[in-house]
Amino acid sequence: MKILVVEDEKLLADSLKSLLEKNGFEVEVAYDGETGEEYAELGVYDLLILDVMMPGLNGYQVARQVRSKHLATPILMLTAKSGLEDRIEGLNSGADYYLTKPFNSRELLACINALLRRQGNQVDELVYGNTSLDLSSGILVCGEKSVRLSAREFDVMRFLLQSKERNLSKETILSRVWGYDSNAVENHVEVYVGFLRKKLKSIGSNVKIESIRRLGYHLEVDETC
Amino acid sequence: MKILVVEDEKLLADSLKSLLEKNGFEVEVAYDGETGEEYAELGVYDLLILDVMMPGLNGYQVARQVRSKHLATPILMLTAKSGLEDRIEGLNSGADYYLTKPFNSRELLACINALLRRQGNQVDELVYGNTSLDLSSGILVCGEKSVRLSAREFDVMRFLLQSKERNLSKETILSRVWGYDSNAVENHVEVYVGFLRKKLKSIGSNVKIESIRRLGYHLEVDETC
DNA sequence: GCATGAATATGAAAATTCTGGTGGTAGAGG
DNA sequence: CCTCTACCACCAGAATTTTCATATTCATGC
Repeated sequence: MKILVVEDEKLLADSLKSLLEKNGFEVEVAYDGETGEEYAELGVYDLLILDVMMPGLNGYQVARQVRSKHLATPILMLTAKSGLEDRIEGLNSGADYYLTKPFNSRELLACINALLRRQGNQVDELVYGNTSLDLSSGILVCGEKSVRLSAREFDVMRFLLQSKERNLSKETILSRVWGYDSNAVENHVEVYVGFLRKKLKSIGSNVKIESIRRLGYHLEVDETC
Repeated sequence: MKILVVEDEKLLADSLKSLLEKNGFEVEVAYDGETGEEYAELGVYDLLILDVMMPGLNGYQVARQVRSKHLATPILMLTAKSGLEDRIEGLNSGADYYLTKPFNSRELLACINALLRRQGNQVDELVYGNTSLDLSSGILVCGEKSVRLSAREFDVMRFLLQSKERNLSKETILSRVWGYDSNAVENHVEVYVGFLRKKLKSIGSNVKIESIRRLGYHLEVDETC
């Protein structure tokens, strides 16, 4: 899941970036509206987060430009609790959601999940290498063989599959799978990676969970297999 | 948690009521703005859900009235994807959140949870009879004695304590504790009620979990104890 | 009152998840 | 090259949760 943050206040932008990355999103930041628009129009993002108040092109104008290019990317608008005019303009700009500053991270994450879900990014199986994960039954399939995953194993595997080769830190996996307010520890991830490796091997999958010291885990197809 | 739904379309109103009740809220419905305002001003609700489009007093007007009485009850406004004027009016009416129809139940429940949480309905212990549940540690205390609850036991106990003597069906408990999209079965509730009864007895609590055949469970103080 | 069936309670095993510990390994710094 | 340390893999046991089977209770009609 790729998110573009367009925000000129560097401090906020960077803390958003780190919060979102901690929650397993891939994040890019543009520090002004013009750059933001340019990036956004690449059409590679799953969500845009736009600050309204920016020098030059403001959030509404960016949103309008993006919509005029017929991009349906969901837009989350960050507004200050401000005057009416600002907000009137927003109503027609094509934003999907408004979050009034200050907001806390729970609210933001809830919004993002709602928007991404509403977007209907619905698939029923994730495929990688010679292996696929059936999202309705939680069964991992490779050729003739298959194995059922437990709930937790499923969540971890799904998250890895959604991120393909992109590296995920243990902290990221913890916050997305166990929840950002749980008190699970990194060893949980290590243990479940162990479970998954065993199950992947048991069905002869060529998918490997690689670990990169200090950086986390990611998937890889093992060609020698 | 008491919710007031103000909605003139009877069909929608009733389906909201049933959805919310299934999720453990106590729900009252007013079928027009005037009645809605009257109810709302009782100040007994934890959340108001107002439809914008209603004959007579519309949602915005109700919201404004309620706010003018200095009631801080969070307001969730249901809007149709409609014209600008409607929404401009809403901006100042004091609503906390807008949900555009059609919405699905996940969205609605997510909103509600966010609003209730934001409201900071934070307490750190729930007390009933001679017994209290420490919400930070999950320890159930009665006099000198205490016992730690597991995560699941804690969730069930908290939900029961929040509802006091009000009866909760097994389905309700399932949807609130296990999640409305889990596939847990009613026996889970029975098993956990069993666990909790044992723990309550072990600390000499006078709190009883009564079961009412076909209707569910609720708490009661056992005076003979 | 008694038989019946549905609902609830309970016990015990199975499955899953969590916990803490041990040992191995890669990489940094000497 | 060696040591040291942080990090990772793995194991075994504990705790929790789920599952299933069986027992008990209760309302109801007969």
